[in-house]
Amino acid sequence: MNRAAGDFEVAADGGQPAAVVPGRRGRPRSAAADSAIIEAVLSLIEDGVSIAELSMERIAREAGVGKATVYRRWPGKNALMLDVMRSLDVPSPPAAGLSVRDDLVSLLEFLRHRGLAKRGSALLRTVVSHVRAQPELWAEYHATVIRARHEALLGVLRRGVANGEIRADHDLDTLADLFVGPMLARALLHERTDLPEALPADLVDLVLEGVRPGARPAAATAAG
Amino acid sequence: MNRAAGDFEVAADGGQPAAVVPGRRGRPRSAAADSAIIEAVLSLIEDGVSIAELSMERIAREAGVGKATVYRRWPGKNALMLDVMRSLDVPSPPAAGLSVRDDLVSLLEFLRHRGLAKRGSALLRTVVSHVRAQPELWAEYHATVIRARHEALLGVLRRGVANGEIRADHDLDTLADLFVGPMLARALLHERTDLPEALPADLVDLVLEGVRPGARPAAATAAG
DNA sequence: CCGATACGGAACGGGACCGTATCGATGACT
DNA sequence: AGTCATCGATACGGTCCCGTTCCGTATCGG
Repeated sequence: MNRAAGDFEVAADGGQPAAVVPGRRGRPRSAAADSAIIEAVLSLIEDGVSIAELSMERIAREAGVGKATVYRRWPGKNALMLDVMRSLDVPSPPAAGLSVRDDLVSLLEFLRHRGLAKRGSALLRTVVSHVRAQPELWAEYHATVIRARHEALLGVLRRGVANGEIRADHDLDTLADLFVGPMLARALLHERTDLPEALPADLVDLVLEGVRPGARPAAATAAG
Repeated sequence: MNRAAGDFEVAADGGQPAAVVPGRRGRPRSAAADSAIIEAVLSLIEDGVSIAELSMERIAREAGVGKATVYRRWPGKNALMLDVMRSLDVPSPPAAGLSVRDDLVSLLEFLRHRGLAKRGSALLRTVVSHVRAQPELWAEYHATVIRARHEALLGVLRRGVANGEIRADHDLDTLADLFVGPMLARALLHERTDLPEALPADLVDLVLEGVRPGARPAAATAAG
């Protein structure tokens, strides 16, 4: 019964498994152990360890924790990985600023650091490779990380359409991919996986050029 | 000595390890076993098995081959995986056609089928997740698969710049990512990973709108 | 035919990991 | 003070895999 109660607390708490239940007897679970375990998984993934190579023993070792302490919280690796995904709160969506153009730039700049930098990139790579084998893991990552960013981007694009800065004759999801995709391609497909500082602004200006209803750039005025 | 000679043939032959050497005594190696092993690896990867989960025993089992037959050809899993990457010949870059626009569409259409469809997508996901852990594997995949496609795309873009269909004020590598990236984003980031049939044409038209020097689309003629 | 090398299959000792159990110590409740 | 679930650590039997070695058979060159 204790096991079952504990496991349900995992789901109910939404990521931090060791909630202190008021009526609970005995020594309470260590919150430090929780975060050490989650952090150990993230750290190992960041170092390029694939999920298949992530053993419970190795996770416990990395976390400086007994194996039983891990199994007391999660019934197995799958459940642990799901909670790791749930722990990936997007820190803060960049606030709505001045122009749609500037908001897009700051959104992509946010993606450049937090989304496709070291840890974010390793996570994305690792999770993306397990789409077929562990669909639930992918679903959780998508719901926690990808969806929020996509929605934020869509919001800015909708504002652009309403403002008249963006033409309304394109599917907004496709348009969103037009901004995110090149960042992704650069982070995953090229040999150097770091993203240049100027990339977000360049990308936004380049794409907006094609979708805004306004004037042509100076370089093209002579052409006919 | 036989072992060493055999291993060098692997490298010299460029992917098919069991070359029949004229002066060789005894029963020659089975070419069928070679392809069965390579095919087994690709098939397993296609089913979502990560490289870490790919054991030599499982590969031999899937190929219907004794384990010794695998070890006779490759010294270990790493070497085998490298040859698997080398076996991934890009079947045929789409021929240069009429307009730059049409060539871009057929190039992306090619990518849609062969590059990001079932097998290609699984391979990309799997290899991309091992960038940190096995850089040589990534380098080989990049050299065999990605580079050829990127060069083909760059060639078309250069032709577009020469023709005047594409303005010359943008980095061509960035421009290439502008075409490939959205395909990649759609294949990797969305929940449905299949690519719509109309995506290549839509994408090319959308991007070209922003980078061609010519007239504006009809919707924008009235604007300032 | 004969020597040599290949084949699929089975077995080997060694190692890593699984999930569980047990240990003495720890610490927050009653 | 007493109770009791937790802690890190260690050990267990079981499973899978590694890389090698042997088997009996098949298939080449000489």
